[in-house]
Amino acid sequence: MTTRWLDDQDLRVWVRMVAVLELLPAQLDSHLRRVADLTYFEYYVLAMLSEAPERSLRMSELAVRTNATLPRLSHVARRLEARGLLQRTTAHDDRRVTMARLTEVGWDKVLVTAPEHVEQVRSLVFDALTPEQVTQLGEITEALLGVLDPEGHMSVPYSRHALDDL
Amino acid sequence: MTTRWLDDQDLRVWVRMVAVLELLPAQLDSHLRRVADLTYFEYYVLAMLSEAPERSLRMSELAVRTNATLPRLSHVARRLEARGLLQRTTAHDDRRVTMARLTEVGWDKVLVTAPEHVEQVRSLVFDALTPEQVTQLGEITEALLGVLDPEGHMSVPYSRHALDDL
DNA sequence: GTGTATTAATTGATAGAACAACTAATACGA
DNA sequence: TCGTATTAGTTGTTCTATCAATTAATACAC
Repeated sequence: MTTRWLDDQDLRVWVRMVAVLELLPAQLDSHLRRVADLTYFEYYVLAMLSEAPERSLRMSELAVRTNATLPRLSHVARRLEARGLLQRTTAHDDRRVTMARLTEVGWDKVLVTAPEHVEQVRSLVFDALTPEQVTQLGEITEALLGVLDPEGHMSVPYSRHALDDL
Repeated sequence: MTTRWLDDQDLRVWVRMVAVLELLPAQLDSHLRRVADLTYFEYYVLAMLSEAPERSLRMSELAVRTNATLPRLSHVARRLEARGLLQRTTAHDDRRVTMARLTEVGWDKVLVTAPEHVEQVRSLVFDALTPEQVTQLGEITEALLGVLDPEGHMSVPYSRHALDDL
């Protein structure tokens, strides 16, 4: 098997990309833990619900949109429910289905947390880039998602409201 | 506190960026687990050592380069040592210091795994981008690291050898 | 209709990550 | 040179993630 190595330029780009993949989520996660006592994933779950009609989604759909397995989501939902941030109810028409709905407390949590999170995103990402670079980043991420997520599962709530976009 | 929201374009870019941050590491991790029985982080540790002089680094330096805390690295090093992939020895001049060194088996592991990993990186990332986009991605990641890692800790082995670049 | 297959979600067990507490060795100040 | 502070790592505990097994409800074939 002959290996196609990365050429020198690709290599330098990749080293930096790896660093970004490591550092950016870590810093967002750490910020959310500090200001909201939420993991990045927990915040993401709440944010997805907050964008959905009735602030409610069935577990399996929520799992798809957060790229989580159902077991993982189920555990997280149990903890969030214990904290009063969301509520689970069985669907009437199909009693296998569980609907997860944001409570008022959960909604307030998103309302308070989202601005701080957005500010963090802005200062870590958008403030560091020129408008051209933002455009380029949009095209690059689009191209990458063509490979990583051809079905587009993670881009469903594409930009409904401006509130809790991540 | 007045919130500066993201405008519509930034928002769409960010949604996709979030998806990439979630999916790309997950797919690289899952690939490495399958082909090498290594987590992404474990592979990264071995790769960093493989680039270092004597294939050896002190634990604290290795921690900086992998963006890990010392406790985390210590646990991982214990497991890798148990698998015979690296060896830890106390330094003579300062006996507080532990040197982690890649064993022959560990080196072979990197030699076998790196090409498969690089192929995965190529197919998930570089094959999806035009040469211009790769250049742009290089500039963008550089700008981001100016904020995320101003000290440049994670870019130390900048492109010494072409082997085990990630 | 009854039995089987499929779907939706939860539960339980094991492995990994994060944080705090601890140990051991060196540096340093009076 | 004695005591304290600092540095380098490890260990232990708790929380989260992952995978397998299980439960429960619906769909479907005969």
